Amino acid sequence: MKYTETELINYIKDSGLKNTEHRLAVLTRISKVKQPIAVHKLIEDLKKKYDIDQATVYRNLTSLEEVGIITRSDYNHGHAHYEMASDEVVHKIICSNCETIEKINASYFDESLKKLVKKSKKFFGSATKSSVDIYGLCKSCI
Amino acid sequence: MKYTETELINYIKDSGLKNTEHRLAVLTRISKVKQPIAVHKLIEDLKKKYDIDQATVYRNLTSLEEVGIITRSDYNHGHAHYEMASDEVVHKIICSNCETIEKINASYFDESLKKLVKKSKKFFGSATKSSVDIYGLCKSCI
DNA sequence: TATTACTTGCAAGTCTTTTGCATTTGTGAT
DNA sequence: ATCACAAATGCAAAAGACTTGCAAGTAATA
Repeated sequence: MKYTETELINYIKDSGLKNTEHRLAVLTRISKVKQPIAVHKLIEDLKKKYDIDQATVYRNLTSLEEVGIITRSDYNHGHAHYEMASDEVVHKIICSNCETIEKINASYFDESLKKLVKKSKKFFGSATKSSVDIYGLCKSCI
Repeated sequence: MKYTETELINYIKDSGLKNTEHRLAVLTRISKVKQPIAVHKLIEDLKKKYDIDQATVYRNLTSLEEVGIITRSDYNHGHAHYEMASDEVVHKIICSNCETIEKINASYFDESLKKLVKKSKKFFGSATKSSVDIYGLCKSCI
């Protein structure tokens, strides 16, 4: 998935948030990585290019998540990761050691997951995010 | 699932770890809750009954997880939860706000998930943990 | 261009988890 | 039983992740 700058700006504006340089920078960075990016990496990257404070990054992550543009995930590593939000169910395999995260193709999986999401909506008013995560040690970390 | 004290002690001894009062206390507490317990809650509970340091709790959580007796999960709340390890795939619905975690019955789901786990073993030497998590706002938090 | 609410930087603070070191305690061998 | 040694613990300090208060700056709308 590729996003144009205009698209990203529209996401921000349509959400009711203000389109600031830093907010756009945060979103742009997230939109460019294929896998969820760790917050410390995001801050590190952004600081190379912008004079941006970590508090600003955190506040923007929170606001962008609140309006549903990005999604937060934890992978049992003690810090958050972010990626562009998506309606699709996300299937991932995660190395418990080096934190490599791979999205995998498992479309045959979707039907039963849809049932599960449907079922869960009885508990919730709505389900906002569904994930299927499989943890292990990748070949380099064995 | 209920565990006898002897069972828990054997889990510890068979793993090669020493069976200490505090280690057993940590494991016992975890074995008694149906849902994953947050670390801060665990520490709070244990301190009521034992003269135990938080460092000891954290170290025991790490060692018990390393040998595969318990499992850690993060639920995007900034702190870890632990539960007894299990070979079964765990299906959970999690309230993004109040952190209520419910395990749900979704046995019809297992076949396709088994395929997915199998598939993921091509990436890993082995898959250690599989989870299906659905996030939303529970009725009390809407 | 003026207003107003939203954003930001800075510095300090909070919360979660880890670590170094001296002491204590299980466990297997004597 | 007791000895010896590695493993476990308490304590205090530190590291890492994230949040907050406040004063100053800036985007959006009229």
